[in-house]
Amino acid sequence: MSLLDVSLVIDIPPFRGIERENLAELLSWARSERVEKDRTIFSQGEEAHSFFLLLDGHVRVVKVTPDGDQVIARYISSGELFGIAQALGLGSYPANAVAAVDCVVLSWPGSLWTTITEKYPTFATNTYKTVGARLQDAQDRIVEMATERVEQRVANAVLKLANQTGKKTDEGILIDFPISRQDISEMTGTTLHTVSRLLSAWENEGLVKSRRKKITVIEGHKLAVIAAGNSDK
Amino acid sequence: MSLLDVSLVIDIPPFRGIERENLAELLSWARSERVEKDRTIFSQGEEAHSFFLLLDGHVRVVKVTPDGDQVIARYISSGELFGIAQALGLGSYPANAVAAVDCVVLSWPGSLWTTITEKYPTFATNTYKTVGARLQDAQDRIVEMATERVEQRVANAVLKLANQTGKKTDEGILIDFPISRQDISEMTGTTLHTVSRLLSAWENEGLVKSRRKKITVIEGHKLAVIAAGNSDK
DNA sequence: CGAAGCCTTGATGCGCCTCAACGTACGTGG
DNA sequence: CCACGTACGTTGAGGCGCATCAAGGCTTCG
Repeated sequence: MSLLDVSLVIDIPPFRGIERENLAELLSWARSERVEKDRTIFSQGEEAHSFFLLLDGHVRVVKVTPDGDQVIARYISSGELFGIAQALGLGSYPANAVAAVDCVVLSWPGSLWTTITEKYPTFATNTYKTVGARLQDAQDRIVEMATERVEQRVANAVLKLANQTGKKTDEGILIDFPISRQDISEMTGTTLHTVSRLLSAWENEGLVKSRRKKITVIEGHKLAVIAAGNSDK
Repeated sequence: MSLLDVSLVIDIPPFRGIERENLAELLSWARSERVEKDRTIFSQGEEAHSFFLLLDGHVRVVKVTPDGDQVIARYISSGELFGIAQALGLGSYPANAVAAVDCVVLSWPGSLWTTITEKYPTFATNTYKTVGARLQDAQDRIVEMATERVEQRVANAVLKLANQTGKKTDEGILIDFPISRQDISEMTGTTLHTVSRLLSAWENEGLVKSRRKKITVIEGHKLAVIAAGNSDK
């Protein structure tokens, strides 16, 4: 654990609006940790001992079914809270969190949750907005799964990733962490085969460019047309 | 608007733990309203002027897609809060709310949200637990849609409805509000045709009994087996 | 008593999963 | 640094689950 400087977090959404000296106090309670790629940060079902802030990197949140199927609930980008079981009144984590790349993570003991939210209502408000946004997001995904075809859902997923974490390159927008066909299939409820076929087709049409675990979006608006379902019919 | 007695709400989860006199104050701010069956309580996209508590009845929360498809997000039972856009930091309702039967609804102006949550932290805590539970629920549904077949999802939906709102009769557990094949298809992402076929098949095997807009679960455990995916293979 | 809404049941087709096989990039140890 | 093993990706063939299309029967209510 290293020394933490307030400047690290002062511009991060969940902490916006909190006084400098209070931030210092908050940070003094936190533990900072480097997590290397593919390491598990917490596991589904495990007692929720801590909650987390991602300082740097990307984290994959994955649900596992009794018979071993995996579903990716979301990707966490730097600056986001995660593993906030306490905010939801849960005693254990509802999913696995895995580092998609090398990460830097802050963590607080779960027992501090009420202390912190009571002392810093701004933090509480910010957090509940996050939870609200995620609920929204989940509902939208349900609608998507219920009404759209695989092609649209995959297009949508790729677009969202590009918008959320995209890095502009000279070719287009690159999703800046390693992501496999399988990962995308687990985000969209399909198989890696179907994703592979779609990406191949899109690459032929010049909409995307992809290499192993890398995807670059070239013609975002055309992808958006597919996502909206106006592919042809 | 009628006079409201504290005894009406004192045992309702969101208000549990609040003093009698405080409850009286809360109620004095609320408006009570009868809503007849099929009436819309609020609409998707509409500015979130109020939040609601269902005192009696059942409310259907429905999302509508741009091209007119409907997806049922959830059914609200009496004693539950709904339309709490404020808690999620939303300016407008994300779905339609429709009375599934004649209902009694309390409503508070959205502008009171912060006042109330600040003055009654118990209420805030209870509410955020509700939101947390709904997020959980939504995530589970995503996993379900991604990994299970239609038959399992429909079995699951019927079971959940029976557990949530079931009334014991001499034949079995009756879902105690009118629900059509179409409704169930909109909960599970399928078509009314498929739901009809499934219910017919189950009725032949004695698992359920159904009439127009009525469903009685007879052999719940057998339905649970189907929901778990061990129908045969 | 008629019309509208709900339900049932068959026939048909297609989207996508499944199974299978092979190609290709990566990283690890000899 | 090259060779090999492993993980990832591609592509084809086949089949099944479920949507779609179609038509008719049954309740409920005005």
